[in-house]
Amino acid sequence: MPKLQPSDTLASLPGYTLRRAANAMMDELASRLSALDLRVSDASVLLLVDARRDMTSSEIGKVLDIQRANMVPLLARLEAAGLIERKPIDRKSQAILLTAHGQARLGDVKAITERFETDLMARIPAEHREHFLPALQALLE
Amino acid sequence: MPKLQPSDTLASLPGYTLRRAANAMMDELASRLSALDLRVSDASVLLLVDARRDMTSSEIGKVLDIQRANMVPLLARLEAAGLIERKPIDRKSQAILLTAHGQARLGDVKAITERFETDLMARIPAEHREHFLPALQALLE
DNA sequence: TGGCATTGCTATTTTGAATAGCATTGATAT
DNA sequence: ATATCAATGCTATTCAAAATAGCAATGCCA
Repeated sequence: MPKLQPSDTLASLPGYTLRRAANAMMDELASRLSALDLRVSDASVLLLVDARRDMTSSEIGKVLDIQRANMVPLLARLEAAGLIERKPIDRKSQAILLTAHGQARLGDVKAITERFETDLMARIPAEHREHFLPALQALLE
Repeated sequence: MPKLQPSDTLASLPGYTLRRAANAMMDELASRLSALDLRVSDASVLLLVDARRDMTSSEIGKVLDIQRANMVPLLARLEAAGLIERKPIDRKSQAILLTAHGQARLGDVKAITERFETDLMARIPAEHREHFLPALQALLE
């Protein structure tokens, strides 16, 4: 269903529009990932664990801005689904690794996220498109 | 404190970066508005009620994407703080109006949000700046 | 070796948002 | 005008994501 347009006053505020756009996009991504029974944070972990091998739970949390305590149920879910496994690094830390099943599932995740990113960018008029990511990155510095 | 940079893989995803940037900016705005003891949603309502007079609770909710049920505590807070009042339109609906106190507080809100929006845009390199809002708006259509 | 920080975790709380239901009232169509 | 349907403003409850506090064990460093 088409979303109601906010009043012009608010629509002209970059901060407000930024939030709304992010919410809309995340809802869309969540909906697409639900086909894999994964949440956005689940998919983020899979992508990250694949890209940076041997990360610990704490490290993943720092990168994704998820607190240690909240990583526990998240990783427990992924482990219960057979997507990740833990390998002791020393007696304190453990690396999070993708299982074979997790790697297969990661393929699906990549397909969905790549398609999602492509669709997202396609919605932006061509003349603004290349400026979008650099602008966002600048906000995160 | 400086945020940890996400892995390059994730930082190059517009969708992911969009979410992070929005979260970071909303945290910043929330922090600034806390000086007025207001939340972001509170401030949004005040700005909207001022811009479009005589809106009902339902209408405000539709514009701001807040469900009717969740408008109740929000408006109750603003009413308890003496910022808004309700004026019956008919026996079913009521308009939400700013009180004198609410109008005064709105001045502070506007000062903070304008400053915030200015600061936000200033963080974006000049060559990307003018493309930012149109890109976001395109995502909301 | 002593002190300090980190890890992974439990347990609990807080918060925002979602869902369901309800009585009343307004709008619509015949 | 009247029966039907939709909207309004609510209550009450649930749900999920995040935040907070605390803890035992371990690694790190002076």
